[in-house]
Amino acid sequence: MSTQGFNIAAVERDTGLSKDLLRMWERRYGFPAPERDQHGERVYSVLDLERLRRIKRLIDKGFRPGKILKLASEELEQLLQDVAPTVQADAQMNWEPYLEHLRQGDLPGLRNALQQQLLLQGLQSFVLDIVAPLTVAVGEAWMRGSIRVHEEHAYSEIIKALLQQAISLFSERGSPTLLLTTLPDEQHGLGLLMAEALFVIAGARCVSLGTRTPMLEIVDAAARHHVDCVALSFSTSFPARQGTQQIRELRELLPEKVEIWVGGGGSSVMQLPPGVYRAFPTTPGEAVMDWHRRNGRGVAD
Amino acid sequence: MSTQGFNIAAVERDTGLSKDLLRMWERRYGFPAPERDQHGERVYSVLDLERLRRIKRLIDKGFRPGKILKLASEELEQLLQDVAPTVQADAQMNWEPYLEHLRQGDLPGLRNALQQQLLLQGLQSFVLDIVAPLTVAVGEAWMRGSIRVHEEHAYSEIIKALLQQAISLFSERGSPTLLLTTLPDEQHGLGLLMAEALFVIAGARCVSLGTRTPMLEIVDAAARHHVDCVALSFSTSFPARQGTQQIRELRELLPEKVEIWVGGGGSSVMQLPPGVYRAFPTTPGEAVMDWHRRNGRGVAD
DNA sequence: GTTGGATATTTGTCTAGGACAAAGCGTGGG
DNA sequence: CCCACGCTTTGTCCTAGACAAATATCCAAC
Repeated sequence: MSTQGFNIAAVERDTGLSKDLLRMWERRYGFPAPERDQHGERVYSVLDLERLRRIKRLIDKGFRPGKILKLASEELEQLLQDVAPTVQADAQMNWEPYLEHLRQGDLPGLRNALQQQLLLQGLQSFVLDIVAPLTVAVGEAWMRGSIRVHEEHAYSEIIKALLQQAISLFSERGSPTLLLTTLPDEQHGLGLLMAEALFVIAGARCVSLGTRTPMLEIVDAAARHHVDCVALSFSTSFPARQGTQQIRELRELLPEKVEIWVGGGGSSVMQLPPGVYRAFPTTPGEAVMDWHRRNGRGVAD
Repeated sequence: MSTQGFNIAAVERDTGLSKDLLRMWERRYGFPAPERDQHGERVYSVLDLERLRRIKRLIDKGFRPGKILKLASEELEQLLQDVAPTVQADAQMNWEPYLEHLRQGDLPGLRNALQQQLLLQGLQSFVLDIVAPLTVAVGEAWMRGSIRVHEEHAYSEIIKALLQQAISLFSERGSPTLLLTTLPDEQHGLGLLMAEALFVIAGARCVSLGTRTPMLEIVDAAARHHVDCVALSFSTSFPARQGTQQIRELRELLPEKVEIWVGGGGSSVMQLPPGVYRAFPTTPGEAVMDWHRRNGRGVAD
């Protein structure tokens, strides 16, 4: 018992940083510098782990390892506080009441509050004006340390249930036909569900494969379901260059007439080849209309 | 374009076999023996990938690497055919009609058929007698090569939507209070949802965190929500010894009065320390009743 | 013939340090 | 002010060795 220790595999799991990278950072920057057990194997502390998570978050935001790996804890903390409050600033909404439900462990309360908002303002506005910014706010609260991982998990589950329920009430017809999924390295499904909600509202027909579909399977599924577009969701922590590369590969593999639509926080920094469009979360309705324009048909198929 | 190649990271992603292990197998058994690019880096073929997936499946079933890594393709195929039909045999149900919907890409049809069954026989029987065996059948069909990965994904999404919808109709009260999640290495959420359905039927109060919750977060969440039990789901591909080990760790970290309930195909081969119970999918109702008995209260809290 | 326990083999994961290409950054010239 | 070039940073791959835990095999005793 006493002080918990983690081996390198556990740290890879919990932080998303590969074993190779952890060892390399240790070699180059001297952090993390874990203890060793009797066999000379690395044993990381809880503190190492927490620090690594913060560092990961900052790197996702664009900082470079060379600069932040050497920082003292307080400087790191300061940086996190400085970087976080992008949502709080521009939005006139105050998300604190929702976050407070989470912190109290009052999940039914949170669920009710959200369900109420859904009914008050309708699905589209609910997704765009509540869920999307609130999800960002939750992420930033986590970054500042005011929300725990399990609370983020609980939040995610509640939103998923709400959205899925709403989506299931829509017709399974419409056009264009979209295949929704994420690439194998992207395991966040919330953005996908938001996209699906916005697209069914806009009259599209959605076939969702959930997260992490291998590239060749996406291609086969696109053919099997005769889809017009493949829609991919990227979270902010998705490495931009890898995304750019994989989108290019997919573009090569898919028939030319099948469009690729990308969206989510991670998609905004990517370079898109021809035949690939940025379609959500901001402009799902327009994306559908544009498609109809490009394909010379009315909204009714 | 031409022939697709995969680097070692892609193979790790798609097969779940670590880079270390892939290199070790190559060293020891001579398979996989990928080409090398101009920098001497491994380039795996589609065939390598498919073969590795089959091998993985057989190892999950209990075969040992030394035996099957040297087999010729036909022998491997034969083994897969022999091992697969466990469900088809004992069940009097014929799952082919459902699988056929999947193969045809007729997802609305599958959804309707399942929804009908749900209404015909009720949620409990639907989960136990349809969803659970059908999920196994889908997995085995995939193993035999008669179902593709993306079809399995689509199946999973449909079931999730159905179950989530059904679950949301139940009260958020009851006893005992359960925390549902999976360990960080288990990413299959279907079993979890089945468990949640069975437990809400049995009158329990469920707090679900979705998949892949870090150990320390489970502990904190258990305290925050004042849960009586932590329920963990394991798929058949979960490595048994790792599961046994991690359950033991969690048992140490949780207060003694908080029980651990485990379930899912992967849990049946695990050794359970005291304070850990096997609770689903077969006996969720009993598990709840046993708890009430152990804790000396009636069903009404 | 079967059961228990000691020994041998198999298997996965860790270690170290080296190499290199791609991305990012900065500097100088047009 | 912007672009092209070169330097630096950074991540991922490589080989090869070690070792412990899991599993299989074998032999003796009942």
